[in-house]
Amino acid sequence: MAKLPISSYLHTDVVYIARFLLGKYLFSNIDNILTGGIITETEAYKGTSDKASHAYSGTRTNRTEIMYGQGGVAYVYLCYGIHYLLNVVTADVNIPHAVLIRAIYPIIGTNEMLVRTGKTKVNNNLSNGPGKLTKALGIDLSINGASYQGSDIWIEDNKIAIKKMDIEAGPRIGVGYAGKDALLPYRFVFNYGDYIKKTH
DNA sequence: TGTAGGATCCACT
DNA sequence: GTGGATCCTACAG
Repeated sequence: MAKLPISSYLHTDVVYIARFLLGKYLFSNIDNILTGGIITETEAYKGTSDKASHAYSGTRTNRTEIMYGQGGVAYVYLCYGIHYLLNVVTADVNIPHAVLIRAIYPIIGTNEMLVRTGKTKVNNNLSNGPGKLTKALGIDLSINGASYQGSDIWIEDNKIAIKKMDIEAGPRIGVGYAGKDALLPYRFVFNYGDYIKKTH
């Protein structure tokens, strides 16, 4: 496998990238420990025009500044004062689109993931939420701004050929405050369990 | 400087 | 299925 090239992140259609990232391998190498898994859930946040986005209406703050840079870097922020959430910044400079990685299926370094999360079993429950997956992968604010071409965090391509029918689209989670934008079908789920059943 | 509210998770019923 | 934990961020004054 090979790291996704920077060009993969510069597409201007953030919804396209959100679907594209499903089934790819997300890796982190934190404290010299390799952990990773298959991306199974993403959400698209469409820059300045999307009420659910932190960059809605072009607001620039210290927190969101990274979203306005070039795509291919990580945007990590603290939610509810408790959970770190991991995003992929996409598109070119001044277009603050981002994809929230909501879930992965754990594959590599699962023992370390159990230690980090305090869980005892490796299953889909280990990293099936945006706060849980950052904890399992050891991601915190020190990763904010890191390049996906670097050695801390990256995404690799693979041989998984996902068909349209393997992807479920629906409204995003926890964005009820966003008015009609809360209804946009910008959440994408790749049902990895069903995929395995069908191909084996 | 104060305060309202949030891109969540877990324990408990 | 429901509610509390918990604290940072953004914005108003």
